[in-house]
Amino acid sequence: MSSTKDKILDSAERLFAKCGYDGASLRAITTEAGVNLAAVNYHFNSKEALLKALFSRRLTLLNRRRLELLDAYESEARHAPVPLDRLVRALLEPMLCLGEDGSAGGKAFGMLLGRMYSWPSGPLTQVLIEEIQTILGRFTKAFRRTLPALPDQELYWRVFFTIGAAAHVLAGSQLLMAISNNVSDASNTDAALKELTTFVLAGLQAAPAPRKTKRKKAPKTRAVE
Amino acid sequence: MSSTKDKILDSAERLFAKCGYDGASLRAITTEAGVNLAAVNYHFNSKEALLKALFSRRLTLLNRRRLELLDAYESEARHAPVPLDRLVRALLEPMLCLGEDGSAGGKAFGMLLGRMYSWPSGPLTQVLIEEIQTILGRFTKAFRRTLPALPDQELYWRVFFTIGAAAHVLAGSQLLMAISNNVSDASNTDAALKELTTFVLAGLQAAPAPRKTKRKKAPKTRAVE
DNA sequence: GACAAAATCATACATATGTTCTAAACATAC
DNA sequence: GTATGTTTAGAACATATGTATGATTTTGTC
Repeated sequence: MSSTKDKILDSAERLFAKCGYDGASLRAITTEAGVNLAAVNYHFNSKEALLKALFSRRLTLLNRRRLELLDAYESEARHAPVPLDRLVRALLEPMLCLGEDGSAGGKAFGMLLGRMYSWPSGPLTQVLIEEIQTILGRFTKAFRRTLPALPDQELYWRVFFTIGAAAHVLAGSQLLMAISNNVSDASNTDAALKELTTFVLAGLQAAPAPRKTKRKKAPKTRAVE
Repeated sequence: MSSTKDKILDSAERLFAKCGYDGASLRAITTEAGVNLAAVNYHFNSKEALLKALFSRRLTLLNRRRLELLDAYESEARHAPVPLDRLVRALLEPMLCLGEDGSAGGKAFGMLLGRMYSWPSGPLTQVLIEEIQTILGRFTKAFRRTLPALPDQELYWRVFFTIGAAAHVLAGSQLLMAISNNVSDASNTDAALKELTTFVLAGLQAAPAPRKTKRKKAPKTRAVE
């Protein structure tokens, strides 16, 4: 039997993921959780604090797991650079496997996380950035050792794209189903991880983009309206 | 002098992008637009219809531009497969360049589009999917010709990742700045397009993921509480 | 069992929301 | 100028929202 606090967190997770922060009312959350409305302001202090608490609960564990994997791979590699596929796995697997077995994360939280990454100015921005900072130093250092030819600037962009693609998978939009005529399914974690890994591994290893060349203009087509 | 209708559309675009659909009230929108509150329900019929109208206005042009580019590249290639970098450009450039010069899209709309891709159940899902369908047939056909060795399944995934990474750039989260200690800037369209193209070109060209192999388990680390 | 602290409950409050209604202002044609 | 259709204005409506309050129940401890 879970406590009121946890019941609220779980329901909030589900409803925030489904309806967004503003779209999920405290009444909807407490009703689904089967608790009293006032409980949310008693245990947390406000709706916003509830959201932050919810994220802290999961993000801390998520990033701890990432660092554990990185630790394991680094000691596996002795003092040599960690193979790129290991780095990518350490970064992405804990993310994509949110909601699996013992991974300490609800499936709903995965979707929520994916959505919140693209919430430019929400109350979460600070929380997300701070959490990212806790792992970023370690990871960029490792990436730099593995990809010494890649300038820092490009590395940043590529990690950014990697996280973006992963977030897109997590958000689980129906876009993939639309693209594939309903044959692929973004909720298939194993397939997603395999395909995503293949994709970003190649992307990360690409030769650095040409430097000085000015971007070729796209052909001018008839101006529209 | 722009019409009331356009003033509403412009303000709505800005505020939806900034605060989200639920977060932007009609009063905030009409106040910023300098028009009467009731105008929104007069010209559109509801808040939701306003959102849809807003998207149609831009998405139609966006996809038309994509198809124009694809046309140009196809005739450039005669009947040979279109080079991959051309395909990627036709897909991404109109997206990333929203809000530039004559591209018929507000900067705010770019951000809004990026956010809406990860909105699983919003009233827009239908609109987005339908718009995507209008270009997808042409593009997948072209991709298949250029990448004949890539199974359809994988192609779908990779296009999905590509759009996800692009959407992440558009949403313009402050994540990149955090990753790069404020040296990279996602709002630099030229840099973004160049880097993103390099990244996804490599990703799309990667050898197909191994088929039968079962995913190696990640090393078991100490279970966390 | 008595007591105090913690938790739960029903309810009230102030405000914000999308939408509707009616009258006024405006344009356009005869 | 008058009549007609369209657009804008202001106010009102019903409801939904986050939060606060005070009473009531539960829990743990002596």
